[in-house]
Amino acid sequence: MGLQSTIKALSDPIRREILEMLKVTRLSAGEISNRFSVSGAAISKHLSILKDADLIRDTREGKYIYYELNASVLEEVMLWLSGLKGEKND
Amino acid sequence: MGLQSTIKALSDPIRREILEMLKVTRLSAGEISNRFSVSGAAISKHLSILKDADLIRDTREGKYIYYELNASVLEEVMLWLSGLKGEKND
DNA sequence: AAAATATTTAACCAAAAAGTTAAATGACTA
DNA sequence: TAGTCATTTAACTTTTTGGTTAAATATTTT
Repeated sequence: MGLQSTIKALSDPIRREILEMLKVTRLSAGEISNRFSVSGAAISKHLSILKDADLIRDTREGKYIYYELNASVLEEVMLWLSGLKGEKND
Repeated sequence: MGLQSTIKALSDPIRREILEMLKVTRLSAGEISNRFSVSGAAISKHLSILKDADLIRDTREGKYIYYELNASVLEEVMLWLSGLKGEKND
């Protein structure tokens, strides 16, 4: 975890799009997968990268696994960026 | 350019460290290179990635090429992150 | 219990990224 | 102008990343 894994996770456009989808509502792996032209296995790997970075959380509900956004870890990124911009973070 | 190349550029720890160095003061390629254990050629490539992303600017001064931070492009990243966090960006 | 559905994991492949050394370029210096 | 210093570019290698298909796992349905 930490800044490195967060930024790394954010550096792929598919993963960013997944996060944007999850900003609106929680979705199952299949629902997420449907919206992309890559295989379900590929999406599953993206999800596990996002999960390792703690950017998303999952909960199994029967046959489905639902994913939801955890935006809290973005705070660290924002702080780092602000620091670089020379802003006062009070 | 754009969000993708900015975040990609930020996703490498050496490049982030270079940006932090340049936050303090402008430095020549050699001065930057000195502080890392990789070759000068490798650092030169990192610099060109940062430059392509417009995160840094360079000016030749005689024998040296000086690099300086251009933090303005970070704004776009901040906005994207804020959006994801569901903040009102006024 | 067997079949079907949702999702992940394994094994593998191709393309991209990051490193190396050596050669090229640009500008100063003796 | 020949030599040296600073830096980049070229050619190449290794590692990482993102994709694929097939097999495994978990759960529900029939």
